[in-house]
Amino acid sequence: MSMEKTKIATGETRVKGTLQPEPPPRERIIAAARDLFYRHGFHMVGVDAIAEAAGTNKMTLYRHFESKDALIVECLRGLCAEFDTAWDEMAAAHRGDPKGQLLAWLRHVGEWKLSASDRGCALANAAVELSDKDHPARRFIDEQKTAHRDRLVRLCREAKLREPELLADKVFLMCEGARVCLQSVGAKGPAARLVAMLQALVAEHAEARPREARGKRAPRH
Amino acid sequence: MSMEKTKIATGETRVKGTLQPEPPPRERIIAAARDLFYRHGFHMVGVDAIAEAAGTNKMTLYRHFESKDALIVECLRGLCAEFDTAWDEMAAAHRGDPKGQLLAWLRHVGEWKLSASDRGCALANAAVELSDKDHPARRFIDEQKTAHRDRLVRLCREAKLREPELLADKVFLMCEGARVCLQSVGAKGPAARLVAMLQALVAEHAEARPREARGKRAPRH
DNA sequence: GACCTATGTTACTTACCGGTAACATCCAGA
DNA sequence: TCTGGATGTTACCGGTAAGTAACATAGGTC
Repeated sequence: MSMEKTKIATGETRVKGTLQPEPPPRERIIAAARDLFYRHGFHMVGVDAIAEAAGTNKMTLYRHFESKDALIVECLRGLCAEFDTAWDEMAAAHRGDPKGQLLAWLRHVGEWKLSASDRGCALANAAVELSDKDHPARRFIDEQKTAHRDRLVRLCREAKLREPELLADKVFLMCEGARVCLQSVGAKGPAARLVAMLQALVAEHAEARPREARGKRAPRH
Repeated sequence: MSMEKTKIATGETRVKGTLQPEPPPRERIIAAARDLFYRHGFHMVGVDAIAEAAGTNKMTLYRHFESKDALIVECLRGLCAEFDTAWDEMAAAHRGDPKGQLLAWLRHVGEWKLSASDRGCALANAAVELSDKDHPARRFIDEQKTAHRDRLVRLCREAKLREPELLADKVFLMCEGARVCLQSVGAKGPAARLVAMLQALVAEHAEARPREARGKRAPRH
């Protein structure tokens, strides 16, 4: 709308004077759908709106995707692919240093998509909005979230931290919670100090604390 | 459907032989709507379905509620009223013992609505599903969640715990996260040990730990 | 019995949306 | 230049859902 975009010929667009190749319709559709779905939810976005935002029409959309649901799944798939890529890059940057890798990751997820305009975790939102447990997207969401958690557990274990599963679960819960809070209590709420909380958690689980009664603990002073 | 319910006269229903007064249509509608909305989401439930589940029809529904959106708000309002009532009862049961009150509350929220069939926090879900920030329900949701958090902070402070705001935020995030996780990684996931985590959090903040560098901390042993 | 109010019943309007059909167009490659 | 595959255009179908109108019914009150 605001950015002036002149269609020159198929496959190219002139944006502010520079000539740049335009991705094929399929990719444009996914990009547009991801943006619209994330901002407004699946139910509020019609296929017509997606097609228009992608600079194409409903017919080509249906030539590339069997149905709206199939498009939804494809959007989530692309999202997770990017997420995994980011994780892999983080791992490559801290090869041989699992704890550094973990901290880098926490810093990443602790700051990612936490501004006021964001709408939280796209996957979690999708699970809420697609209430039917048999929806094709639900299986995918469950797999991804579980894989995410497993990866976190593995990392905590490699970092030789105490009670890796418990730590990973704490981290997981806080991250999920932070993204949910965004939409109800705002970005300045509990989510603001997320990174610090996560780092403190890791620090606590780095202490070599001998086995003790769980849940109730005598003050140590 | 399964329970045989015989309509006798207005205001009464015979259920398995016992005669019991029937609540007025308005309350029945709210009850039915709350159940259906929670299980399937706002978009998936039509007003006809609500009216039928309430044992009435669409017209009476619209005689009591201006619109579907108004009904949604009323449902959330009733929900929060019950929630506050539970909190007040908890406070009354532990009068003069803020820490006991806090622990009781944590035990309550840590076990409430966390079974596999549940769909998480109705308020948070509503915020996700009603993506329009101008929706009449959104203001209400934000108020309630903020009030909830404030009450938690106050309780932590009265319990004389260290860094009450930080503790309350941690608790808040974990509770929110647990309910969200339900829908993606299941009830046997990170949410399973929520109560223990919350209790451990309180125990940590009960330790009289002098001011120290935050985030990075030397092992203590 | 007359009356009033709350409720039930039916049918309807309006609108949106997912999905499809038929045809026009355009571009690449031979 | 011809041709074929991908894309654009238009119109349409069928279903669903929010909300309304008009009328029928029943119960309580005087």
